[in-house]
Order: sequence, then C-alpha cells, then structure tokens
Amino acid sequence: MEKTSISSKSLYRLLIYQRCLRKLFENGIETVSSSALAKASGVKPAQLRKDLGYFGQIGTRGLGYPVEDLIYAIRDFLGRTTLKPVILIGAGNLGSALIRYDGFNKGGFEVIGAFDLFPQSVAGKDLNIPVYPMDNLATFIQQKKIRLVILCVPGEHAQEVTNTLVMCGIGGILNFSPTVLQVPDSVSVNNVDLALELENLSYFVTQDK
Amino acid sequence: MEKTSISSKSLYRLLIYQRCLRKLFENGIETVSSSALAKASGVKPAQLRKDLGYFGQIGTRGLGYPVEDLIYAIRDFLGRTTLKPVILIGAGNLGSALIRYDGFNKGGFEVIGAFDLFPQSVAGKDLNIPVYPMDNLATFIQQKKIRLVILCVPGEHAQEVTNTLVMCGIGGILNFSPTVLQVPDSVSVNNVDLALELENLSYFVTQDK
DNA sequence: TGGTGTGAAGTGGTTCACAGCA
DNA sequence: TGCTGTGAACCACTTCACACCA
Repeated sequence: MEKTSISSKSLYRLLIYQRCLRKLFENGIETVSSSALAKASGVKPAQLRKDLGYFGQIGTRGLGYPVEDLIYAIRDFLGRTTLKPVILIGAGNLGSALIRYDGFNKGGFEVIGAFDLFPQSVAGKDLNIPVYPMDNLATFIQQKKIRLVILCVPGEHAQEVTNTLVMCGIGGILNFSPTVLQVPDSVSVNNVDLALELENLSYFVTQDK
Repeated sequence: MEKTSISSKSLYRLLIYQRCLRKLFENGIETVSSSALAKASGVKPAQLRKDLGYFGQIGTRGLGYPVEDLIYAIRDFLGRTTLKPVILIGAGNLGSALIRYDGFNKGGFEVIGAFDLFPQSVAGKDLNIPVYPMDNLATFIQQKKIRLVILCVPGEHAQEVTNTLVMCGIGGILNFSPTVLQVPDSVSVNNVDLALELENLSYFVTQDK
C-alpha cells in the first residue's frame, strides 16, 4: 500500500493505538497481537491491521507486533516533531479549564497565550499563561507564527473571531463554540460541541430501565 | 420512508439543523430553502433533504420549509420531553467547568449532582450543585434513576468507575477521560477526547505558511 | 500452528439527477 | 419556474476470508 493521505477516521484510531501502546510499553510488554491491541482500542482486529498497513511490514506473522517499534513507526508517520504553539481565545469557564488541562501538553502542544475581551476579569483565575485583550490577537498570531487556535468564545461571537483568524492566516481551529463556522477550504476546523454530544448520547439511551 | 432507526451521523446533523432553525425563527424568518439551511449547517443540500426525509412531507416544492413547523417536527422526532437528570463524576478542572457550562441546560439536561474522590477539595469552587463522595454514587444513581453520566475522572480511574456505573445500570456515558472504556452493548458511550481532537486537527494543518 | 497482510466482498453513507408539484 | 422528495449511482470505510510465513 503506497503512502497515500490518510483519512481522518484512521488518524483518530492511530492516535488511540499509540496511547494503548505506550501503556503496554510502560508495563514492560514487548509484543502485542492485533486482536489484543484492537480490543484495548475498541476496534476490530482486521481494522487495526488495515490501519497499520500504512507503514508496511511491521508485524511478525505468528507472533504479533513489537510494541516499541510500532510506537516509533506511528510517531514517524504522524510527523510529530517539535512542540507546537497554540493560542486559546475566550478564557471563560471552559476556556480557563482548557488552559489548565494537561492533556494538550502531553500531545506535544503548548498553549502559549490566551485572548479575551476582558482580560482583567480572568486575572484572579490563576492561569499560568498571559491573557491578552483581543486587540493584540492579529499581531500576536503573525509575530509568533501561530497556526492552531482553540476557540472558546460564546456562539454569537464565534464567526466574527473566526473571520479575523482566517485573515491572519491561521491553519486550524479547534472549535468549542456551538456554532457552525464558515471558513475557506484552506482552514481546518474540528468541532467539539459538548451539548450536542450529550443530546446525541441521550437519544440512544432509553429513559426507563 | 418509514421511521427506521436513525444513524448517529444523521442525528448530529438534525441537532445542528435545529439550532440553525431556532436562530432563523428568532430573526422572524418563516421559510427556508434546503440550500440556505444546508449552507448554514455546513452540509450539502441533498444531504439535508435526505435527513429531513425521516419526517415525511414537510417542505413545499418550489418554496422551501416552514421554519417553525420544521423545528417542531425535529423536536417530536427526537422525543425531547422532560428535563433529563444527569450526574457528573470528577469535579476537577474540566469537570467543574462543565458543571458551570450552560449549554447542557439549554439542551434539556440538568446536572443534579457531582461526585468526587475528594469532595471537600472542590468546596471553594462555588459550584451550584452538591458534590458527594464516591461512596454515595451507587445509591444515588439507583434512587434518582439516573441514566446519563458525564465522566471527567483521570484516565487511570476511568475504567474502574465505569465498571461501577455499569453495575448500577447506567444507560449512557459522556466520556472525557482519555481512555477507551470497555462496556457491554447495553451501555452507550460518547467519547470527547480533547487531546486527540487537537492532535488530529494538527495533522491536517501544515506547520509553515 | 498462530497471527499478519491483503484482495475481495459487504455495508453504510453521500451525492447525483430528475420526476413531481406548488 | 423553483425547490422538494427520492431512487439510483457512487464512494469510503469496514469486515471477511484466506494465502503466507515465522
């Protein structure tokens, strides 16, 4: 299989495999079969093998996959290299929590600054990064060459801020606002819509036991 | 088209349509075409019409859809009725922010209680709901007939807590822990993996302009 | 023998294209 | 004429099933 561009779905799974593999590695496990890793990752074995096909021959027939090698292979494929700077816009409830969230750092990101309409109002929140007023946004992005933004502003301001971001040449937006953002094709958006997730879940759960 | 069970993907879109429709309604717009609503929702017109096919004839050919009727039709289809009680487990950074997040309420949910290993440690956080120790969890779920849980505990405790939840007969888990939960088929899980979303986004964004 | 690698078949979801109706 | 409703074509992703090899 030639190295074609991977689908978003496969990519999610690769990231999950990687997490599971790291756990195995920490526990001193050296080899894992597709069925074991698949179960831990919540997928079918065949799917996992297909996904790993992107790297060519890594497993050993009759044995399984060497955990450490597979970790490196996935990492190389993903091109994880330097720490990636990120900014966050909208340091309200959720925004502040995300600034403190350590999961981003583990993934190789660093939230280097936050922006808010009222930076003084979050002064007491004891965040470890500077919070700037919105006026500084465009300059900051261009000077620091920021490509990724975490957007946590209220829905009614989301599109307006997005327009600014697009003009600044941003590359990707992780959007927590309950709004469908209109962006040009050159900009990627991942939506994390908390209310929607709960409503969606709720539909598949019967109310009575 | 008969009322067969809808796919999760269509369901997400229905919820998005509903939000867009409400905005239109607030602005006094009475009729909308599939192309206009589709654009606002970030989908193709044909897809939108297919999705609306679940309700049978609602649009008027040559004209479009009556906004208000469509809102009701979707709401009826989703079966949105009473306020649904939800509990949250793990009132740390993220958990506390979610308790204060008002998007859930808008969607017809009420977070009626939180649980934490150290409830006293969140006393100063000024949450508007009671925070109980984990010991009370099972009793609370059964007495209040809770079906939905928002899970915000650290990854290493997520499966353990989940096992308890499953035993209590919970119906659905909105999982914010970076962990693949193992649950029986009778339980639904929606994963919201923040770090994964950012990593995934990052892959599709080139580092240099 | 056991588990990978992979073409082929299957499945589900999207888009097209056009008939049908206000 | 304009826009909905929908079968049919299309496409992407998943799963099967088995050849192949340590």
